[in-house]
Amino acid sequence: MTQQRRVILEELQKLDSHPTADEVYERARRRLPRISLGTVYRNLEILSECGLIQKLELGGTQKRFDGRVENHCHVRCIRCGCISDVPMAPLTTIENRLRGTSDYEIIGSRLEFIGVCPQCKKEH
Amino acid sequence: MTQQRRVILEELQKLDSHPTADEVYERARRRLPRISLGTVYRNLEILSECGLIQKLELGGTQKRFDGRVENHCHVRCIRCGCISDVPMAPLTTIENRLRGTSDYEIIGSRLEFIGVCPQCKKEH
DNA sequence: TTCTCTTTTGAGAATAGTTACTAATACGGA
DNA sequence: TCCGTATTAGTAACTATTCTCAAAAGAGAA
Repeated sequence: MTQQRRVILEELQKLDSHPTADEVYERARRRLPRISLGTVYRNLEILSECGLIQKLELGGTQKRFDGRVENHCHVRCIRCGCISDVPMAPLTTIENRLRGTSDYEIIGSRLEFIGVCPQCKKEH
Repeated sequence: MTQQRRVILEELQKLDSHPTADEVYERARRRLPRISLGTVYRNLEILSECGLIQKLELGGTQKRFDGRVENHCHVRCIRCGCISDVPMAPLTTIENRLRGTSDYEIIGSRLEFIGVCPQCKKEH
């Protein structure tokens, strides 16, 4: 656990905004001005493999990262692209239903809602 | 509706394999050897705006395209990356439940299952 | 058909996000 | 402390996609 890795983890856990890799990079740079973007990518990958953070491969062009690891869903704003958590029971019911009818071995699911966030609704 | 656009649409509707843009390009090239990759991307974009095809922005690095436009979900194989359809009622119930509790204006949802396809299971 | 205007094309350059490479540095255990 | 491994910063390379632009193809009017 290097200094860089610790800072990346801490900054991510501090936020609930599901930042992209370069947003994490900007924040980490305030504390470690010489950190490189490659280090941020590498450590985000390692931390998500260890299960300390979550890598979100949802719609949009960039990956996002989440300091919360419990199973939960997200809403993406179609206008500004921001992402929020949705407090909701996991989809185990649906997954189990699928297990009965599909030839696939079902491991999990990924559910994302699309909408307009309160801020963008206001500005309409 | 140019020759190129028609061929791209036909090839996509012929398949149920949710091809990536370069897979569509390969197929279109068999019928129009001089077609360019840019043309394929441009037309896939236009066709999905018209609602003639569906653009899938699911997990993974590449976008995929679907000749079926009805609302349905997908399973992605975690090993080989292939994608299949899941016959399943749309998530309107869940979406409506969320409409009551979220500040977002909910427009839709995107549900993807993760699993292992029959082929990969066999090869284990 | 022919003329004109708009759209689309092919080819290649440009871009964005991410990953890989490498020499130098930091870390951790004996 | 020394030594071997892991990690770093910096940069180059890569991949998927989008953009640019001159040339070609359509589409509609005469």
